[in-house]
Amino acid sequence: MAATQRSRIPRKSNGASAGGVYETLRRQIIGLALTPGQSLDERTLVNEHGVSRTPVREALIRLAADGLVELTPNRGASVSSLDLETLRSIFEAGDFIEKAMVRLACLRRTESHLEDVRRHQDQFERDVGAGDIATMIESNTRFHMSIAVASGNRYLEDCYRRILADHERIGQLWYSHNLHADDGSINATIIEQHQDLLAALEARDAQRAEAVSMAHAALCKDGLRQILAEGAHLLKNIHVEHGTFNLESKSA
Amino acid sequence: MAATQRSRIPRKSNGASAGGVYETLRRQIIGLALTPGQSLDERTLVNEHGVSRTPVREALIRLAADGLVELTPNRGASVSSLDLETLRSIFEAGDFIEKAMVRLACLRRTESHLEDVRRHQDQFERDVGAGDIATMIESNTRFHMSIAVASGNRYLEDCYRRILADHERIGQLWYSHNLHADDGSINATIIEQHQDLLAALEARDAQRAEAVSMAHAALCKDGLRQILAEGAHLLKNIHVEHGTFNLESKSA
DNA sequence: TGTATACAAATCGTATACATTTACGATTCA
DNA sequence: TGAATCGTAAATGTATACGATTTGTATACA
Repeated sequence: MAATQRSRIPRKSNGASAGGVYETLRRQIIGLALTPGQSLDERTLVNEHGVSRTPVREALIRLAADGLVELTPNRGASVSSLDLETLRSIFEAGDFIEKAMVRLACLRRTESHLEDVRRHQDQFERDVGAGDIATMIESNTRFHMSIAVASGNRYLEDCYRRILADHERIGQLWYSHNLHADDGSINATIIEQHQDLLAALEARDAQRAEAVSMAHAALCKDGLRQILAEGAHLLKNIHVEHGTFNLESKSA
Repeated sequence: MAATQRSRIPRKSNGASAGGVYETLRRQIIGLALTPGQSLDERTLVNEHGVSRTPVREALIRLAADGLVELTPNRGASVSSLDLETLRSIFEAGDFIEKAMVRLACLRRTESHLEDVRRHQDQFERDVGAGDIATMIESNTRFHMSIAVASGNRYLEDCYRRILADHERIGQLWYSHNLHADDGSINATIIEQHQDLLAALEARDAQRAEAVSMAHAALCKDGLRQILAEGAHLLKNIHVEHGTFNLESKSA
């Protein structure tokens, strides 16, 4: 039924189509519902989202700018692959940018900023308690973004947003495998580190904030290293040439 | 003549329209041919570039992602304004990213990278000799981008590209005013700093590379401060609320 | 005379039709 | 039988038509 409604035009409010497709695709890519490397042809997306090609193309262009999609001229789009080179770049750049960011946040944070950070941390702790992975990852991102905002540098904020997008993909991957195996101590550590970071921000202690951030990043790197050590069976959606993956880390 | 060729369809090779509009607009924005804040309505762009709205919109979306254009829903596009907040953010973030970049470049640069950097430096010196401002600024950007490539981190490379875009706008502004007043000593200093940076890369001396980069950035900040001190008569295309513009700098 | 409302023009967002390029398979010739 | 070439189909890039939103102006009313 409802097979050939070709003539019917489903009117939607202006701007909802493009934004909707963008948000949906972004969430699917970040949540690994769309696997890295997977091709995204416009025809399929048009059918799935029930909109025309124009907003689909707009969404793809924006996602390409975010680094989440790769566009090849005359040959369509595909979800950007998480190759080792990219992972190394992301973690490496992330370290530098995060250090800069928390230092600035210590200098510039207002009480209002701190309230936001606290609120997001509370939400994160609740979501960890609830146990839904996707929600946890989202609220973790929001916590870190609230610190980025406190840094008072829109440019670093944009850079960091992109880093977090890839961190979400990695986190999703890690949790989806280790949920059963882990006793929750990792989550406890993460919450503790977040609290430390918040305390450093409150005290305007830049040095401590940096140190906590780097420990936090190290934990994330360890998670990734663990995934890589497990081998290919859960990396089917990440293109890895096993070999030289060298993430320096301060923990473990 | 050739006034009403409405029926003629000027076939262009695929993908040339969108890319062409993007490149042209990008160059015009960076070169300050389009002044910050200026509105960009699609109708005008369509007429000027002789293409349809689709590639124009695509170009605008990409430029918005680059931070060169601001899109307001249902209210069109405009060249992003160079307000003080943005300038501060750019210089601040630029310092952090440039430090990270040159340090990595010292670690990873190959002979091939060094050749590229040398070649761009030679070109830059020739262009300074020739005296065409737009060309000078372009080759200066290429010099710095070749170092970004040598850092071996595509992510930092992307961040840095965006910073350089705004540096080009500032440089354009500075040169267009100070060409007559300056005796060329600034250019000599810039060339010298470039050579120092290259030498540091060759020696893999990260500390020195960092120091030179910061001196280089300080020079740029001084240039901007000089513009700001001059007052509004040459800042007609930059939206500045005179007041708190605090760029810390090591030189001068 | 000032303000509010309604209408009109302009502009943006979306859908669709057309042009061009690429990919794949069938046919042909060696 | 294999390889090369051409034709057809599918997918991308571009142009245009249509619908929705915003803005400016004119008019009515207090």
